[in-house]
Amino acid sequence: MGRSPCCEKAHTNKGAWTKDEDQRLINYIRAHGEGNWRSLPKSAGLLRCGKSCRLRWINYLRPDLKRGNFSEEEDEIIIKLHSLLGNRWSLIAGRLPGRTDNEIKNYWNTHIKRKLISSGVDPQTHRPRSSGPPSKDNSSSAHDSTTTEEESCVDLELSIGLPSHSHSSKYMKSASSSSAESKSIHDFLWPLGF
DNA sequence: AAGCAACACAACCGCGACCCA
DNA sequence: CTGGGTCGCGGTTGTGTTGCT
Repeated sequence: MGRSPCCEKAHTNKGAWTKDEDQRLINYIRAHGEGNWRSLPKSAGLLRCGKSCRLRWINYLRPDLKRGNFSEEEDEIIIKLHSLLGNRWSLIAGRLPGRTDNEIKNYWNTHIKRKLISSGVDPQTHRPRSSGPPSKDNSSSAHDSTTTEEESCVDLELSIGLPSHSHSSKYMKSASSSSAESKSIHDFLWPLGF
């Protein structure tokens, strides 16, 4: 449909940010606050697309970011939240102060996913992986009589009306921006300490 | 020491939702 | 009500780093 590009690509830098660009962005946001990303680059004297500025600020420059390795506790929280929320990284990030959705997404894809797979757990369903090819009917997956934590999470998820994460991730966008659902998730997670 | 592969993470892209004239 | 502009999100890619042979 010819959606107009978010910025004039011919006049924008791409790739890694320089220290000077970082500093300009920090200075500008300190002075004027976040928001209006579209016009920010011009106002701040940056040859960057607004989206790029927003991403850089949120994922790297924000003063409240907690850099460094994820703790074991954070690992567990991410796994639990992922089992409940699926790939809604922004919601998961909202439960981990100082962490960003991008950071969590990367961490999930590079560390946790592998960790779960190596321990025999399907990272998408959080259920034990069967040795054969993945079947569509995962009710038949190898379950013993013990109730796993993942299982109880899924039960809880169903009980609070969250959509199954086997659905397309696209639905999540509306869900993540739905304040009503966010609230219900919040209400659900809060007592659990999230 | 050099070459290669695997890993880690920053950044980009495209899409859908939201907002407002 | 509608359409354009903007924002935010998740998926994906690109590149630097580290480890291994």
